[in-house]
Amino acid sequence: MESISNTEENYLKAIFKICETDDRAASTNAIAQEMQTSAASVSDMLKRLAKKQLIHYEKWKGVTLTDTGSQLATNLVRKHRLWEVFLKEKLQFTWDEVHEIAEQLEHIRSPKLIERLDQFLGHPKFDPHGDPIPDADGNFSYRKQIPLSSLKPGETGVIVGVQEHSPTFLQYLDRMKLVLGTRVRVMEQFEYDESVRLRVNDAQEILVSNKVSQNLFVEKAPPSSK
Amino acid sequence: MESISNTEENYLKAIFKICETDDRAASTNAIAQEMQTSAASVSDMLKRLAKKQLIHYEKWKGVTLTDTGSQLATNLVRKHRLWEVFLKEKLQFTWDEVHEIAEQLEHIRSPKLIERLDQFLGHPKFDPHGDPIPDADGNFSYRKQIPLSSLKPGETGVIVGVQEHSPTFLQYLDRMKLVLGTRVRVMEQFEYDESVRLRVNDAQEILVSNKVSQNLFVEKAPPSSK
DNA sequence: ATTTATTTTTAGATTAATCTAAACTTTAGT
DNA sequence: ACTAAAGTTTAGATTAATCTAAAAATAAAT
Ligand SMILES: [Mn+2]
Ligand SMILES: [Mn+2]
Ligand SMILES: [Mn+2]
Ligand SMILES: [Mn+2]
Repeated sequence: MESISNTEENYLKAIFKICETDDRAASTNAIAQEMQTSAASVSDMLKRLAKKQLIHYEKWKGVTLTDTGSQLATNLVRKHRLWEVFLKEKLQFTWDEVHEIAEQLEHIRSPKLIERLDQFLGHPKFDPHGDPIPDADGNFSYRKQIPLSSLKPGETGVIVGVQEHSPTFLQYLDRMKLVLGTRVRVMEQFEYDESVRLRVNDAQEILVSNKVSQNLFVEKAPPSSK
Repeated sequence: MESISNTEENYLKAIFKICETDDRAASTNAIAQEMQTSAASVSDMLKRLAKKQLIHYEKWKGVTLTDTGSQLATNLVRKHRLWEVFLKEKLQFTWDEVHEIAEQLEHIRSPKLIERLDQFLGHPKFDPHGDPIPDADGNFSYRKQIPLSSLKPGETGVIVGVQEHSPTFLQYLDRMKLVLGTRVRVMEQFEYDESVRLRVNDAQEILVSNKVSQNLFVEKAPPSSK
């Protein structure tokens, strides 16, 4: 049983992410972009991952994860997101700070540690960005979330996640008080630039751009009683 | 400003440990043994550490840490021991389990993380093995500890640390209820094999070998009032 | 159907970290 | 003082991971 390096783990995670969002084989270029490296380096690594039976790889065809590869990637996602919860809930980090540190913590190898951490955190189902945390068997919780941009005027939703994870976006959301759990009602939609006027938590109103409303996920809610 | 690899960090820690206990330049062989590697590998690495100005190195002479090297090593010790406290106090790991995981966690790079962790743990001064945790400035708490084997019959001490850190020794101590904070009075000392009979917490009596009493540190206590 | 552009792979080099075997220096024993 | 032993360094190879430049395959455009 060969052991797997941090770098290999990062490649698996990248492939997992690409296949998950686009739902097809990951191309060399896509992986190179995700990993911030050259296509040549990716080609090299793909050979190694294929030899270890972690990916299905045929030259010129792109790659998908094998079952073992997929399990490893899912476990990495689990670790990453649990650490993010830890950093936010126990160490008072903000949601724009946690990702970078979790990128390191996710590589700590100790199954017992991660199960204890999960228990310590109360078996959270979602991370600070609203992303689902797979359980020990690799099962994700699903949720019927839609982009805020798809709500029609008069409709209400609760913010449950973000599409984009950049610190600048998350900091913007903090400033606007558009955090997870916030209730937003679409008051008006401007055709011109597709910006929307929102009522936040049945209180103040703000205007957000289309870019913002496309990157926020909400769970549709029945109209507020008031 | 060159960055430092995990491997380099481990070498610094090894050198720190050797210089600390023996209080003289660390020899290539000593480092090789501590790092579980060959003397040749150590020689290679010493050149690199010297080039980075982390050690004072002259061929055939052995090495000592420079100020920056020493600072880095101390910070590693700080991180290692804080993580050990976390694992024991928050995640209910036993003191024989924490070291191995802390060996990984100590390499996480985030000054903010470690300060938050320190705060979360209530600024502990000692780790689960009774070893002092340096503060953010690198200052250690000292304590007048002596080996249990140096107590004379009739004298009493409180267990505050261990000399040896092997899981088997720590598990033995758990079994014997000789954990940190335990009060032990030397009842009788056998000249033949230098084993001692102890009264534990003013209650039951047990016999421990010389090897055990040499590897346990106690703080001398005034005789119990009873 | 050719040509052009894009994508992917190979070739050849580089760096960190390691190894074994051989050479060299220092220390210890007679 | 000389020789043997122990300790340390160099020489030469290897492996993971990366890079740039060049070649090859695929896709797109005329
Ligand atoms: Mn993240
Ligand atoms: Mn996240
Ligand atoms: Mn330890
Ligand atoms: Mn310790």
